[in-house]
Amino acid sequence: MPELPEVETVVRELRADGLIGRSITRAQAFWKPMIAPLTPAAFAAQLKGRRVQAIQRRAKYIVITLANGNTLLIHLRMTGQLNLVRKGAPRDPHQHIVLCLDDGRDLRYRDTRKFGRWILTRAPDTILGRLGPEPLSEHFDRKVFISQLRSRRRQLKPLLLDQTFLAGLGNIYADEALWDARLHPGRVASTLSAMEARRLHGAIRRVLRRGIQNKGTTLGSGKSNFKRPGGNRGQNQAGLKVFRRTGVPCLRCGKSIRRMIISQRATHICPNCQPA
DNA sequence: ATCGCAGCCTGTACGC
DNA sequence: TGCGTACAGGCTGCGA
Repeated sequence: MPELPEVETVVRELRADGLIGRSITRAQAFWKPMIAPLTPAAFAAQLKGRRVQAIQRRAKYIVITLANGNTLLIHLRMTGQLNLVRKGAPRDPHQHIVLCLDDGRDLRYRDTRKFGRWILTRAPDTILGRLGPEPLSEHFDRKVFISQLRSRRRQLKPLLLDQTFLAGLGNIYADEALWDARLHPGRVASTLSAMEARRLHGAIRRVLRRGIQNKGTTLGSGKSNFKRPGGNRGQNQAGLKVFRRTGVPCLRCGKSIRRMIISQRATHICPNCQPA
């Protein structure tokens, strides 16, 4: 569920809500695999008394720098959410981690499917360094991207979802970017013309920027869907052009949007705008 | 290098 | 209403 725009939205809201500078007065973890290899006792001991120095995003990780030199990497995977609530609020059964803050609030981690991970480490680059470039960074060079793209013999869809190739795209924004660039997701990257690769570079940045502007995508109304820390929904679903719009006329040409499976993932295209 | 599959979990949507 | 099945926005580890 959360991709780059959703994670960026969470990070911005946590900052805006004054999480930086707060100290953790108590930490509890109720689902062990989520914090492994730490035990809940070690997790609690390491976090207690620590002050939050910075909150950033790298790829789909929330990166929380603590004042003692430790870094907390939080990955939301499919259904993870961070909830900022008052300390006394009853604990939702899906809230598996609770950080009590020194201002009377709790930062809680809610995750129905329990796929998310919290990693406490002194060497975050061991993990973050393996990730591909940030598509919205000023260092995301168009020429470099074009040549890397055209050097690969994979289909575009799985390549764009590969976090070591490019950081932050997930199933929604990959489909949206490919529609925007008018490229079929099954195209082999090395067959792209320079012009097509250039279109994709622009499209990726465009759909991600729009996603952030709209504060993320919240599909449907289930409690597992993306929520901002304050509990609000994202608004980007209204701006989606193909994702889960099977059978709806293409906004560019009017042809019916089709759903297919590419590398085991639901994939949505306009068969007219995105020829094989 | 690349592909396909199972596994990690729970909730929801849909057909009968 | 109840039951069974398929599917879900991510990622990892394995064998081929």
